[in-house]
Amino acid sequence: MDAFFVAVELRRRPELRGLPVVVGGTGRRGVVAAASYEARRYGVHSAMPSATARRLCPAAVFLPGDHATYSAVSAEVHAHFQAVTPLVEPLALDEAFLDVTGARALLGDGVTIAKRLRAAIRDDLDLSCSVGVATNKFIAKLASVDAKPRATPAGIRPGRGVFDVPPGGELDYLHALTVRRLWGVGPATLTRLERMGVATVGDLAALDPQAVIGALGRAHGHDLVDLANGRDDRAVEPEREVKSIGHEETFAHDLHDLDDIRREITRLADAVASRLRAHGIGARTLTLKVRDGGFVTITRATTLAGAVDTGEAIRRAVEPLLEHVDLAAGVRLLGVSASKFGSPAEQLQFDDGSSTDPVRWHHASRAIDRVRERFGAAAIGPASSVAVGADGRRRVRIVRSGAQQWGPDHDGTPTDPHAR
DNA sequence: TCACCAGTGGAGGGTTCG
DNA sequence: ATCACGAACCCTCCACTG
Repeated sequence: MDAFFVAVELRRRPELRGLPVVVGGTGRRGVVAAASYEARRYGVHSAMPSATARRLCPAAVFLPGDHATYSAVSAEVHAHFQAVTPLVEPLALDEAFLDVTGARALLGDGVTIAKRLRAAIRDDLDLSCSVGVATNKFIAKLASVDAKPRATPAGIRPGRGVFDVPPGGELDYLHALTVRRLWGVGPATLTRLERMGVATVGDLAALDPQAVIGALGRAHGHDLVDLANGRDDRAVEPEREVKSIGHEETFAHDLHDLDDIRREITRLADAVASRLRAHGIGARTLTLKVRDGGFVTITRATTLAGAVDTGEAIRRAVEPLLEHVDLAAGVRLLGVSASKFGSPAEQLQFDDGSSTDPVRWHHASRAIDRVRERFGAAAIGPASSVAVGADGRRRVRIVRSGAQQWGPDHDGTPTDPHAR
């Protein structure tokens, strides 16, 4: 999709069409999630700090972002994909790979399918998308970028909509591209490749594979050499299993008080546990992530004998890890994530002898899930996550998936305040 | 008893992507 | 001057095992 989040906003705010519009975090510590092409003319792009975007384009309209709506629209977009083929691999809310190998007999060649899909999404959803057509996933992805509109200070050039790399034309297309465009070449890898005299994909393809592997490591080096030569035999995988589930949050102001830090960990653990239960799984490995006031990030992990799926069990596993962390510089960000999944039932067989009974927590968690199902995520939360507000009233903050996606609010007001 | 080796899994950091 | 969030994957180091 082209500038997906912005495009969704423009459907309900048509008066903003043609203006520079930025969707993302609006606070001091926020980042840009999407920018309209008008805003991109000023150099604004996604992942850029919102403060920088404001400086580059003061006239831009900044919108906070609405993950729930984007999800809903994304489902409508994906329904159009499904109408073409069941072989759809979602890559993001607004992106997917479609394997149309089998669909071509019925619907026409790749380019024909692409044009029809674009027209259907435009007519039905009032959204614009770009399609890359190629013989493998990686080249199709590159081509889809080249199909998009492009914004320069001089103006906005419309995209081609569909960019086709025909069979046999892969290397002609690839080798002329900057190496930075390869899947897996970020800032760090680019620096290393530049030191080897590599500027284009063609330069990389001409190198001795062993030299690349020596410089970048076995797996990464091998992958890049393959890509540079147009080789990519990865299948389109409609169902990919989740390997980790986590939540992290940057605070509007750094935390210094240990009670505050513990309270936030409790909230995050509760949110992670909720999602584990929704998946019907438990996790053995729990990881605590801390970014301090100096932007230094560390992780500390622990692996349990059995898989757990309650907020209390996760909190108990993660909180002691804090002792290995120097909190003197203040805490800018906290994260809790779960991995090494297994059946959560195992935890019922273990009682560590402490006063908190795992069986009871299990039942309590089920009850929490049911309450949230009926009354929403904010309806219930751990008492230990209750903070007393400046007005003396107690406030419960619940972490909702996507609620804080692009940074804290400007004044640090809870995203989902729930005063009682 | 020691040195060495190979395999495994955990921990922690780093990189990349959207 | 400022840098989110969620996830995947890789590398290296290390402890343990035999």
